[in-house]
Amino acid sequence: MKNFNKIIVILGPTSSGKSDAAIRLAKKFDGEVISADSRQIYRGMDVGTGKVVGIWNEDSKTFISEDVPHHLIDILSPKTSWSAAQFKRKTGKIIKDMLKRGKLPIICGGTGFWIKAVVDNAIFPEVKPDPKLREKLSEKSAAELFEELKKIDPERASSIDAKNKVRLIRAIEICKAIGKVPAINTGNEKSSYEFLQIGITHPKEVLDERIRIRLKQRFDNGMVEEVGKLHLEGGVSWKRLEEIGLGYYWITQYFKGRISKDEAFEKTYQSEKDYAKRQMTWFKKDRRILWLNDYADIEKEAKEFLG
RNA sequence: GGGUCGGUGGCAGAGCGGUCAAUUGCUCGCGACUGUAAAUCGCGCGUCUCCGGACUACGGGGGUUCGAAUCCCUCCCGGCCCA
Repeated sequence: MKNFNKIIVILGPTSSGKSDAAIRLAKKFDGEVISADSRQIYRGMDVGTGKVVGIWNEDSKTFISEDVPHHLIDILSPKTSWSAAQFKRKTGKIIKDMLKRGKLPIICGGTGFWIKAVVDNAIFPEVKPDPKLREKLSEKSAAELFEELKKIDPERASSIDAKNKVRLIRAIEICKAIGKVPAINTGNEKSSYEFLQIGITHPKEVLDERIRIRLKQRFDNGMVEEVGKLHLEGGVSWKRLEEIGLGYYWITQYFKGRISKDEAFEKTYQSEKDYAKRQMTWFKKDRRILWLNDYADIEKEAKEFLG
């Protein structure tokens, strides 16, 4: 129980090798993994998300890979939407429970926004998504939404990206519920945990190659068939699959007959490279992240951190 | 060999006498992000810059013109057609 408040985070762009490192650390330090991946949380999205191989354990209600429990994998139907706020809340509970059981929590994933929400104890406005309102608002143009927001909350309007409908809609949604968008929390409610954030990445050319090789394997392992199955057997709409993004988007285009399978592969490859770039743009801002790509170094740092 | 169409920035592909350093798409580079984040959105992309411009550019060379990526001649290279 000596490490009652320490948490290790393994993050990095897609195909960097996070999962393996997390599992090795978990084995070494008696830990369990908490997945911070916005797509691996869904059941049936396995090959397409590059999920580690494992099985669901009904007793513990967790996904087990190489004997290591992985939380927040396979807990939702792909039809369900989930959010950073829910992730943060749920992760908080899991961490508490894990520490009580004397396990080391290892958060592993590439969804930077979610990780930050936990590490920085982000406080999100208590306003639940309102699908009806969102649908109505999404019919308007970004310019119209911006004008509307400017009227009800000039302060938020001054800092928001005026062309980003997703942001504008959420801002208006919050305003409709509680008047105005609260200022973002500035860290005065620091998390009571101590985090070691380790980032794994590779030079661009190396990472691109890793992405390509891995994607090739995934295509060979039934990635395309998985999407078809999700739609036909799982009843997941094409629209939803497109929203999931990357390969799910492009393979859906293939099923719709708009592109060939080869094109779907190339487009997915390109999208994953772009995605990796976006992830790095996010991670680079956080100077606390310790960038290591050799497992031996990671283990060494972890050991030091845990005392 | 004859005819014909074409050679434009990393690629594709517009432009067809001035307003062209050159539309557009892609690649590439940079970035934003507080309950959709694998989503969503923005900026840049000839060189140099005291940010006003300066310089080099549309296959090579030579012309016409006040002015050419755009017209003419010629050479080189490619596609297609006829031999």
